[in-house]
Amino acid sequence: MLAQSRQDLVEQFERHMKRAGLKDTKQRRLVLNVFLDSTGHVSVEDLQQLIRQRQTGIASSTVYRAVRVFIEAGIANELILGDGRARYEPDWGEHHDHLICEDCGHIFEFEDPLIEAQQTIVASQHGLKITTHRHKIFGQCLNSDACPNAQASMR
Amino acid sequence: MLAQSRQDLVEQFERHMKRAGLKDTKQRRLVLNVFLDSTGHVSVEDLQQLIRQRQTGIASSTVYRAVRVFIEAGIANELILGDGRARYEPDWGEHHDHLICEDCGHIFEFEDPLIEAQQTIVASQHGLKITTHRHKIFGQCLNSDACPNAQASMR
DNA sequence: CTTATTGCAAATGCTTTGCAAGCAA
DNA sequence: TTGCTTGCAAAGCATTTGCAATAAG
Repeated sequence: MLAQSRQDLVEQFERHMKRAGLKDTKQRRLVLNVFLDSTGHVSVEDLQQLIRQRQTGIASSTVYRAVRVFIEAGIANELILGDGRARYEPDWGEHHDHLICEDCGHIFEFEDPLIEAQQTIVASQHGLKITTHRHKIFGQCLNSDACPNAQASMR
Repeated sequence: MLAQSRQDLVEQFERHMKRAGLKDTKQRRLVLNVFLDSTGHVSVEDLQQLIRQRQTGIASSTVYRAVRVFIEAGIANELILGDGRARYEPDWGEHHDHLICEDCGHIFEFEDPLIEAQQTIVASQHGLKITTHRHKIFGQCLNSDACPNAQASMR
């Protein structure tokens, strides 16, 4: 899939809204904007925080519902990192997996063609056709300067 | 790490108990037995079910606590598959990742040396030293005979 | 006898849902 | 006007925790 521009994702969202008979509301647009402006890996709480910074407020149930719509529209991916809360990232089309420092919690993104290709082979050996995958590598930053080696470890 | 026998894991568990000053109770042993006899990928609810089949009952809080001890003892791994409940598998030493059919929920295990090696390379490119990883591939069984193509889809 | 453990119920924390009032089309 | 949305509070779920009774060492 080609890389998507912000414009593309907005249009994809609008198309989905029309197709599904959903309505274009102030709240959904606001959540969409802060989401697309975000760095990715945001939780619902993060989104609410970002919305508050814009001098407004939206009920968390509304944010949860908005995020579900984004996923159904195919413009967002849900990440289950194992710390009990889901994170979301805009789906820019380029696939990437995650490399997570257990000490500082920093999330690096990566995409490795060799791994991607090998996955397809492994799946076909088991008679499966891949729809998606989640690949998380946990480790520790070797450079302890950049990494405040003190924080609570994740999973 | 070498592959472990059941005996090895039991001994590792006993060593951990002694080291940590924990007590050897009927309940913990029972959970350990059904866990090691299981096929892996069991939830706490599954474990309780298996225990009920042996004409006994254990409070779920006890099962949760037992499983934590197994993890601390290094004889169990926790799997977060994204369906809202954690699964556990005995750590037999051989690492394996998971290939999940979204239609029937069947979990295949795999281990691919090429992928494993490549992960190490990717991590070092980002300045991380790997401690562990989780790799899940989602797809659909091509063989729809073996796969009751009707069940609720996971993530 | 001392300390960990169990079972139960209550508490958590994230996420979902029911519902009445409010808006988009 | 019609019916999707919102916000709030209540409900749901898996998991954790406080506590008194109990069992292991």
